[in-house]
Amino acid sequence: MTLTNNSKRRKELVSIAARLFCEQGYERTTVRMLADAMGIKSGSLFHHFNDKQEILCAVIQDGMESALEIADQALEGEADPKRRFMALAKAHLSTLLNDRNAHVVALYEWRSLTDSSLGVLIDMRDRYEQLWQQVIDDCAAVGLLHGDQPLIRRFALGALNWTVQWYDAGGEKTPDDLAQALGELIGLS
Amino acid sequence: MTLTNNSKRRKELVSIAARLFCEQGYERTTVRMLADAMGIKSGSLFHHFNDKQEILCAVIQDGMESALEIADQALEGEADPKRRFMALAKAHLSTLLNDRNAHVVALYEWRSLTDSSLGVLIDMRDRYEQLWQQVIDDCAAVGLLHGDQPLIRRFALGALNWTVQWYDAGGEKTPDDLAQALGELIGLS
DNA sequence: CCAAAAACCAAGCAAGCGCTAGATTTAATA
DNA sequence: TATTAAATCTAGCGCTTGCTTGGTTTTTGG
Repeated sequence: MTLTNNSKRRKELVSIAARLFCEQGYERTTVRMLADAMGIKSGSLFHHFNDKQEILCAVIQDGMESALEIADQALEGEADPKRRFMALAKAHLSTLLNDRNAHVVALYEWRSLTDSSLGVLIDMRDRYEQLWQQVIDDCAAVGLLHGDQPLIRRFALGALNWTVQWYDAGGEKTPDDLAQALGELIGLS
Repeated sequence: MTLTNNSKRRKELVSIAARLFCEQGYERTTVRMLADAMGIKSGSLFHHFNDKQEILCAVIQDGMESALEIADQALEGEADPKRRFMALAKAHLSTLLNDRNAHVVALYEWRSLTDSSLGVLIDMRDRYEQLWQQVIDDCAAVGLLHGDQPLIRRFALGALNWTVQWYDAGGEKTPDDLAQALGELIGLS
């Protein structure tokens, strides 16, 4: 048993756990359900993770890492404030809806984390929000947005995160369409 | 033991349950914790409710009922589309943040409901969303809002519901301030 | 003031929970 | 092929869970 193992097998297991946690919630998902879905016995799970809560932490961490990566990537080489906002919004919806399981878990199950796990994740969340804040501040600086800027960030992220509640991946709208619509709604089209 | 009892005592118990469910989540809250907080023994709980899940259902139902009441009340006698939108937004934030426990539970714990409980609650949610849709459609009809109208409803409700994640009741901003800010953000100030 | 109903308690059951320990199999390395 | 390490299984422990049962206290209404 190793600590914070990053093997490929572990990544697979985390992805399966994300699906179950997303579908039924962390607390309702038992280690036996997880093990079944992974094709192993429940005891074997604890070779890869020290305890159940560490699986939850891994799910959320994986989701946040990819969100940060994609956001950084989207902003790279983009200078115009309006285009930066749209790029960030598109990136956000893209991860949120493609890597949906992990993000639903991150949004809904963080209360089940212990304080020690929370520390790392809060840092990542803060970095991510700061990315957004910077982009919104830049828009405000050139007169594209008006009003309390942290509040705008919260409204925007709220609107975007809520999409996991209703978005139908089989529908006609793409994540980019949604980002476009949000831009238009707040006068940034 | 009665079915769907509506006694005053039951209302108290539901309100206490709302607090615990909000603080720690439904699944992590045991019937013993509930009973302790209510000042009774765990067995006595099942005199008022048939099972634990019925408590959750009651919490959410109470929250939705008061939300619907307050929304109806806010729209009464208001004709101007823009003013109707603002009234609805203010009403929404007012219930959401005053009756916070129940609404956090409604937003975060509905997955723990059984199908039979879900039916009633989904009806109420649909009625509530239709209220919003009508107001937004009216705004669009007079040219105050542009774009996909159901999408606007979802963005708006997402932004508003997300406030439970960060709003500080002891802060300087009132729910009405927030509604005002949202109105300005989408060009409805 | 007394009977009926409502609210509650004491005790505990059966099932399921997270997790552990030790043995065994599979895979990697030299 | 021999040695080691990683991954899995078997079996189950100790505890908590939601809930039940049968009896007691409290409240209510005529």
